[in-house]
Amino acid sequence: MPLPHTEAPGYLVSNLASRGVRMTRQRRAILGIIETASHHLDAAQILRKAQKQEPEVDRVTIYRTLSLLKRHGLIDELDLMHLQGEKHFYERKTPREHVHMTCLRCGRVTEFESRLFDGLKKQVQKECRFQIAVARMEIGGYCSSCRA
Amino acid sequence: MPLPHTEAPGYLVSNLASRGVRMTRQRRAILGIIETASHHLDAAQILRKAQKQEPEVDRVTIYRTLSLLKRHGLIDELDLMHLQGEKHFYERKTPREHVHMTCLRCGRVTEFESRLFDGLKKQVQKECRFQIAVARMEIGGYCSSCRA
DNA sequence: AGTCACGATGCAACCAGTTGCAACAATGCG
DNA sequence: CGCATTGTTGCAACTGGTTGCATCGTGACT
Repeated sequence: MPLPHTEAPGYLVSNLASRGVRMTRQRRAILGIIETASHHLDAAQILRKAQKQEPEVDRVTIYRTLSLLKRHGLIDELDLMHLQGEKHFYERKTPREHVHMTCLRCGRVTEFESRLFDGLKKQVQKECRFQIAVARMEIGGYCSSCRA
Repeated sequence: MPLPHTEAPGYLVSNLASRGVRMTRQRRAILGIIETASHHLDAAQILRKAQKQEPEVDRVTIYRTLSLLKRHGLIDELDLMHLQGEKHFYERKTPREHVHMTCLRCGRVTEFESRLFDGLKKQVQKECRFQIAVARMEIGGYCSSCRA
């Protein structure tokens, strides 16, 4: 499922720069890759792509950059129900958070926006007096084409 | 937050045995620990407790038993927003699934049941024609005592 | 009780992600 | 423009979790 290209190219770079974050060759490469990604990427894929531009990049730098983006709320980290080992997937934060459904048979990932999801978050904020920073809802099961 | 002791002792053992799963010394020890746990445990804690009963148990056996329980839908695996590294926590499956909120400051974990959560799952099943096996909603943020 | 098939175990080696630390380089200032 | 500050990088070593494989032991059948 391709992600929509809602932001101008360079958005992550300029957003971070405007917050006083230093721009290095490595970061520029990594941010560009995440920005122009057409689907969910894992850390190893980002590393491989980044090394095509900057062969010296270390995987540690990938993880540190991803963690920087998480801290600034610019990407979301997904487990996708640990379908493939323990690795994580990353996507640019979209204006509306959505549910991720992973098919346990074919591995396809579907996204779903719902007013109930938004409502549930509001309810937690209000009834539990809990200030939400990140909310993640992930579902594992069987998609319509894989059901018996 | 203590978990309620809703099931008779030996429930996991007899449940699995009735499905034709072999019972070994190691499994009996691990299942007993999970059953009588008064809070969310991680794999390392389960290993340490199990080795008090059966000193020869290997961590691999812990992970394989946890994965067995997941496959049979008898426990839920939680990330708790990766608050502490990459480790996971485990809890017996309760009749009603609930949301887990983790405070990013004090680390406290709160559980919350909501009709909106149940409704959201129903909506996914119906509108996305997606048959749910596991649903996990985790929230990271700041609890009422930790908010500015 | 004795035998046997096959599932479960432990070990070693591996994958994903994190941390401590010394060397390095992006920015701000003169 | 050159320099100092301080954040960033790469390396090595580590933690948490998984996999392949030879050995072991459960539970079924006699």
